[in-house]
Amino acid sequence: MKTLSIKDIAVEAGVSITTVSFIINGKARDKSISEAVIKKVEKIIAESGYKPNQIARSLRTGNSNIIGLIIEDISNSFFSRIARLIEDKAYKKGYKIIYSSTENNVEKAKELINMFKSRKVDGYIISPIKGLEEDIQQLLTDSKPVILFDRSLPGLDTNYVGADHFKATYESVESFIKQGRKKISLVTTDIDVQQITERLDGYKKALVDYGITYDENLVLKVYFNQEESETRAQMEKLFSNVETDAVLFATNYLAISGLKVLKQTKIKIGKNLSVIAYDDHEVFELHTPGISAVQQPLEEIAEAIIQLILRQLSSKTKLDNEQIVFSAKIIQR
Amino acid sequence: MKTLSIKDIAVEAGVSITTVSFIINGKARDKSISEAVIKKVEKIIAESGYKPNQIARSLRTGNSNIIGLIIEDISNSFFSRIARLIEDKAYKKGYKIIYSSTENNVEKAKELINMFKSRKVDGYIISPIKGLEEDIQQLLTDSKPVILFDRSLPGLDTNYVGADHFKATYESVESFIKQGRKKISLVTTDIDVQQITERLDGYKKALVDYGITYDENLVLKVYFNQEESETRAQMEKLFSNVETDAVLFATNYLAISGLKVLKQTKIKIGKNLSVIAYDDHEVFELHTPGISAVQQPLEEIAEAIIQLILRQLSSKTKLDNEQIVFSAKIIQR
DNA sequence: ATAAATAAGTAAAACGTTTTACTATTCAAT
DNA sequence: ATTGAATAGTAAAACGTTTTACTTATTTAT
Repeated sequence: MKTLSIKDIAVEAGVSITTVSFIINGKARDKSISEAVIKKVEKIIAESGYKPNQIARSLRTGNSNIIGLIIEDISNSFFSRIARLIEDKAYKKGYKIIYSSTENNVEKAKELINMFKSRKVDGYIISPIKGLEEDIQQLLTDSKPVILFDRSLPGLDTNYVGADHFKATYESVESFIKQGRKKISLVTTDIDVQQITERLDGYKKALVDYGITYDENLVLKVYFNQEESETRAQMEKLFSNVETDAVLFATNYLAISGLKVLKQTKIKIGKNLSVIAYDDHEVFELHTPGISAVQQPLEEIAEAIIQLILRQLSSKTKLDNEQIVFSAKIIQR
Repeated sequence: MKTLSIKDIAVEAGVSITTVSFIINGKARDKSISEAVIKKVEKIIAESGYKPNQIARSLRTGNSNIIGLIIEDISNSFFSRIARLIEDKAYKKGYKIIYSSTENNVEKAKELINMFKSRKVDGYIISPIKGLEEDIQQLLTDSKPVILFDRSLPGLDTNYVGADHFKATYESVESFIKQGRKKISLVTTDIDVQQITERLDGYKKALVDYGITYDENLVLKVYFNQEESETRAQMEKLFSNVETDAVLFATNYLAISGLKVLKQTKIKIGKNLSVIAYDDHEVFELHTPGISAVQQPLEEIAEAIIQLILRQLSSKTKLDNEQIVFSAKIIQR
């Protein structure tokens, strides 16, 4: 069965293609098409199950009703939850999402942007990585709506939605100190994005403010692409060698690895070692003992992203960029 | 800056559009274009950064190099992991994925299929729900490649990749019985797909085979869209009222809710109550005590899906449908 | 009775490709 | 010298829409 085209409908109704198009797009009344014709054509469309070819539509109009979502890794629950929320909200406005994971690989990310470009997506929601500055700038120059989230890139004037990571780690360290902890460790990644450096800065600043000297040996920077076994080995060393009495994990997957390591040792979380994880996860809630975590307001972040992008999509003029930063909350467990 | 078209390249190179198109598509040698022209054009393309408009390409060729992935919920870790694996493998073959979540809503799922159709995706990977039979049949009639996974729909002759759920629940119950458990409960959902009914059947059959009478009161069917608080209340009742001594959860999100409930009670997992969850999750590994789980071979499932769909995509003739069923493994913890 | 305005609708160009069928030139073989 | 094939390339149609500029018939205002 050949799929129907607008022409088939036009022939069937005995009117021109133009007329059918006007009707489909709700411009019939504007263009003074009679009620009788409108009814007739609508009936034929409904009965035939005709659906406009979006590809042809895109080619002609230059837009696609698709938003491209570029994230680090869809299998990370932080991203998959955000993705779900964004998808949901976008869907209600008639937009679809195409997503892809960068795996923190600059080349892959660039390809993704290109591929989204050549598919004429209407807007971009990106959790960026270093090295993408030029490509993103190009999108901006072409005046495509772009929203960065979770991370921003210095030197790029864009819309941004994220959380106050500096404050979150600062307060985490503060809470350790108030519990009497002295040897506070940070497990973070080497990826070079503002969000991650902010976390380190907050950590350092809190130490300094409370008169504890920063000790490099207490900071573990894990490479993003390294094997989990190696990560675990490094953590094991950190937890045992030094008499660390608190550890702050800068991402949830690091915290999960860390908890696996700790499970093998005799170290008692809460007693010998206080732990705070970043980005809440069911694991932390169900763990015995419960693991405190920095919780970003996912729902609000997703809402802000979608608001911003929809606003841009529907405005003909270039709007001012906005930076929206939410406070994260420490869930004490 | 207007985006470049093939015409711009043609003009710049002083050749026809046709020639440029042949070169882009690697048909130049076939079509006897001289090396000199090929080199020249390729150079111009590289320098200008021209990228073909995929929309126009799709319109002309009728395919998109996009595979549509329809799942229940991207924020469920089972699906997000599968999605990630599929995305990865598809990407390597030059295919992109568009995904969307159905939330087990038939209407939404139908709309998604339509939207994928009108975007001319080349193939469909679907974790289906009851009520989609006709729409999927239509895709098959239009001879589009379709792979169902995780669940199949009775009466539909398609490719399918999944796990042997009957066996998995059978063995789970068996393992409970061998531990001396008698009052074995099943917490499952009401969604009416084969994969879920199979799980129930395996549970029943094992009971019967071991001479335990099936007791309806021990089976809790949770509605997919109900509030988590209600689910928890129902579970609480189940765990306390009856002297249940084992519980098998038919999905990971149900198990997670269940563990949250159990955490509030004095019931000791492993002592008063044996637990097995379905679809492994970090929570189960890290839980104290560890929670046994039925683990589907995600990597193999994803690989099989992608193999099947790529094979269909590259074959001109209609291939025989295949049903690939993997054994799931019970991870004892 | 006529000009102007409105109603009802359409023809055709355009979006950016791919592909078919064609032309023109050169070369090799008889 | 002529034919047939190979070489090198191109013109134009087609994919399915949207949209601009137009036509024709009817109504309204004078």
